[in-house]
Amino acid sequence: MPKKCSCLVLRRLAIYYRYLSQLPSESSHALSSAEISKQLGIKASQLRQDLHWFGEFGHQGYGYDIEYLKGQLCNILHLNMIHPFIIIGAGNLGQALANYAEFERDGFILKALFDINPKLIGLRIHNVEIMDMDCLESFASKNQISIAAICTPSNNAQNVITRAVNAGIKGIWNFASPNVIVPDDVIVENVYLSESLYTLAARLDEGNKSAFNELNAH
Amino acid sequence: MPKKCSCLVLRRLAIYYRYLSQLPSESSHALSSAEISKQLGIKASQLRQDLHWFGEFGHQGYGYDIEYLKGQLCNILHLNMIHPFIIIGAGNLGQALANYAEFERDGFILKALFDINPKLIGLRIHNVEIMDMDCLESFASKNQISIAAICTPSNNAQNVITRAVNAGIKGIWNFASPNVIVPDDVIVENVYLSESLYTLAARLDEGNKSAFNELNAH
DNA sequence: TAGATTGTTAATCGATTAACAATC
DNA sequence: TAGATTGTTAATCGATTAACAATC
Repeated sequence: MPKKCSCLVLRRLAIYYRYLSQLPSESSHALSSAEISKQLGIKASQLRQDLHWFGEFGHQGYGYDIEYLKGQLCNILHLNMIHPFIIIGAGNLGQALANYAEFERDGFILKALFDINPKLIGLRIHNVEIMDMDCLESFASKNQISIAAICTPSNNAQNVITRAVNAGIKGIWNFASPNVIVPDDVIVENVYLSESLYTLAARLDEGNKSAFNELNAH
Repeated sequence: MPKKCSCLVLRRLAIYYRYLSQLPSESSHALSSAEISKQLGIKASQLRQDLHWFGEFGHQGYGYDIEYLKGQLCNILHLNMIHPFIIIGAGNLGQALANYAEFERDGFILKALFDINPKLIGLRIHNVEIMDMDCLESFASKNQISIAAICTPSNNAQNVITRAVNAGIKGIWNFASPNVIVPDDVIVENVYLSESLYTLAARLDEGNKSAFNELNAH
């Protein structure tokens, strides 16, 4: 067994956390691994194995106290603190992400967007300013930014990521391009948005009548 | 070896496809598995193994013809056809997705958004109309919609997905909630957007000075 | 031909699942 | 106590990597 758990485990812990957070408050105080895992479509032993990486959070014969487990997962996922973040690239995707306010609830506070396009600089999205890329380094270090979401075209990604890292950013939420190069102490989390949609299309039944039009006919 | 390749393989095929699509046209005609995989940060044997699920696309001693491989991946991923799709739930996330025009290039054409909020119905996002949820079934079957992106609150997800499936939709791009129940011939592709961000935060170094503020202090 | 690189099998590695003793 | 359910080990399963014969 390696020292560090895999990203797969962390992602499931995040799924457990979200599930527990969304339970109606009038529900019971405790749940068994069998009950939780059934709701999430996984195996109970996997849930217990995942938690086992970080300690013991349940009681034999009883299950898991919901509030306690939620608090522990919150700690494990570092959601008990503010994460100021910025978005680099204020095109469609960057603006879309800025408008998706959901993250604020969990302490991810958007401080600024950055772009090189003079037509965008100065505009406000979701009440956050789009700033000139030239200001990236000074802004990031002054405001102790920990995370940058990368929403530039893929051929710019490595360049802006290097700049962000030099300005002290330790977490890259990367929507732009796979396989960027960063120092060992910087974490890159890739989001494969179009690839996810491609995968869905690929898995659709070939006989599916709704997708028979040739692209050329468009 | 199972009959069907895993979703992990399909996702990597999508990554290869995007990589090849983005190559400048003045680059060479052929690439070896070693060259491609180095750019993408994977092992060459994995690239060859992934392709091996679907056939033989290279030539010994020569490598892969870029245009040919791109075309074959396009077929495998079903990107050689139009996929009309809708977005269910026109809140922040649904609107954000509608504004993210990138998919159109690959044949994913947004035909409508749906919501129950009377204030949203009739508005146009990215020049596509937000329609009343009551029209979902008739619109979806009349327009041969194959894919629905689910952007409702998670407690509505199962309900709208059941309705979408009854209207003939075969692919669910699910941003709302894990573990929804669908018939065997319907494909669900989950996108874990907040979970991805949680995972990034969890992996950030504990000593990271940029994230030391208590959430309570906010 | 000699060098390069594939297709493909076999070996390794890691993740998931099953099982059950411990114990509430 | 008896029943329930955890924590944890061991077994299984699947995915990744290495190796190399085939061959361009």
